[in-house]
Amino acid sequence: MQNQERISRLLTYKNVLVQFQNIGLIKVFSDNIGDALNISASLVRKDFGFFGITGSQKGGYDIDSILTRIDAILGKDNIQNVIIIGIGRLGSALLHHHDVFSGEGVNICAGFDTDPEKLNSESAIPVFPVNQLSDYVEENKIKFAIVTVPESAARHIIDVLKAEHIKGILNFTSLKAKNTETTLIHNVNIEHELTRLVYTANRQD
Amino acid sequence: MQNQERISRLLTYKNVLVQFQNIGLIKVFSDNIGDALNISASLVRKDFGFFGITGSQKGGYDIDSILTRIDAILGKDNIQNVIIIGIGRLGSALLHHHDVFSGEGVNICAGFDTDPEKLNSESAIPVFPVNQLSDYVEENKIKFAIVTVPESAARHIIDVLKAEHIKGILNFTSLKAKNTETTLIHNVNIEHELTRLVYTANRQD
DNA sequence: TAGATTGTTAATCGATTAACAATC
DNA sequence: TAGATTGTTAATCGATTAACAATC
Repeated sequence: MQNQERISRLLTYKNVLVQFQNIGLIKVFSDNIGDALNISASLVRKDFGFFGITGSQKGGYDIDSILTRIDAILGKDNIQNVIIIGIGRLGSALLHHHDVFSGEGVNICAGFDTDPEKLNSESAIPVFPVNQLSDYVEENKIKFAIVTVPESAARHIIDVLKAEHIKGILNFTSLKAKNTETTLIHNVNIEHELTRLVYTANRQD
Repeated sequence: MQNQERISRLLTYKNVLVQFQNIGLIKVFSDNIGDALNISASLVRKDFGFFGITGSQKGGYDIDSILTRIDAILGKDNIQNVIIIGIGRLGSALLHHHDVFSGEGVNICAGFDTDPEKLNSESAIPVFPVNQLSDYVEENKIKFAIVTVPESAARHIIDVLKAEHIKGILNFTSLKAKNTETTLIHNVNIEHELTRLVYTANRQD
C-alpha cells in the first residue's frame, strides 16, 4: 500500500496551485508551495519526483502543467459512480454536495435508505430501498460507496458491500471496518476528529 | 506536537473495548486488541505504556480500568463548549448530532449563519447571525469551533476565530488553514477523502 | 559568468516491530 | 514449575529533511 500522506498532499498541491493560478501566477518554485502549505521545499520536490512532475532549474514549475499532470494521475476524466447508503442528515448533505464531487471525477448516482419517506426513484439522484442495494450494485457495476447509516446498521451494510466485492468504501460510521482482499475501506470518524482536536489543543500549555 | 496517530488509536481502543465489554468480556490481552484493530500487539502495549495504562502478566488488561483511564486522559468530564459556524446541510447535520458528541464531553452550544432563515435564538441550540460571532466567543469564553461555511466565507471566518485566539478549529472547508501560536486547526476534507479512496483502490491492480 | 533552483543522494528522525527478560 | 503475557529495549523500517552536484 502506498503512502496515504503523499496522496493527501497531492490533493492539497492541487488546491493551492489553483489559488496561485487565480491570482495570476504562471510559475512557482518548490519553496513557494512549501511556504503555502507549511511543509519543506524538499518534500515538495520529492513528491513531484515521485509523481513524475518535472520543472526546470530556471523557472521552477509551470502551474498549468502540474495541474494537468495531477488530474491525469487522479484519473479525473475516468468518471466513477458512487452510491450513498443512509440518507440521514449527513448522507443527505453529501448527496446534495454532488456538484462539488462531480468536478473531481466522482458521480453520486444513487442513494439508499430503509425509511419509505426518504425514497424517491424519480429525482435527479434517486433514493432506493436498501433491499435493492445488492441488485443495484451488480447491475450498475458500482465500485464505490459512502456509508452514512446509523451505527446499528453499519456492520450489515458493510458486509453486504464486501460480499459484492465493491472496490472502496468511505465509512462514516463509528464501526472501525477492516479491508478485505477486494474491498478497501477508509474510515472517517468526525466525532474522533473533534475529540482529538480538543485533546491536542488542551495539552498545548 | 504529539503523535496524532497515537491519539487516534486511543479513540479506537475505546470503541473496541466497549464492544468487548458489550459481549461480556472482562479482561483482554494486547493480542486481542491488536487483532480487532489490525495492528500489532507490540504497538498496543507501546501505546498503553505511553498513556500509563498497565496490565498484569497473568490476566492481561482489565477492560473497565482501561476505559476509565482513557476517559481520564481525554478529560471527558471537563465539558467543552463548541460552536458551529455555517448551518448549511453539513453544519446542520453536526448540530443535530449533539447528543453523540455530548457523550464525549463535547457540548454544541450555538450555531452561526448569515441566512436569516437559519437564525433561531429560541431553540435548544440557538443559531445567531455571524456578526455576533466575536462577541459570543468572548462573552462565553468559547475555546472550540467547527467551521462548515462555503469556501468563499472560509478565510474570513477563520481569521475572526484566530483573532479571538480560539484554541481549536475543526475546519471542513477546502481552505487548508494553518495553525497560529494560539489556534490549532485540524482540516477535514471529505472531498479529498473520497478522491483518495478512489485513487488508492483503483491502483490496487 | 554568477546566482538560483531542480533532482537526487545521504543523513536524520521518529514510529513500528521484533525480541526478550521479568514476572505472574 | 511450565507457560504465557506484560513492559521495555534493541532493531527495523520508512518518511522527511539536509545537502549538494547538475544545470539553466
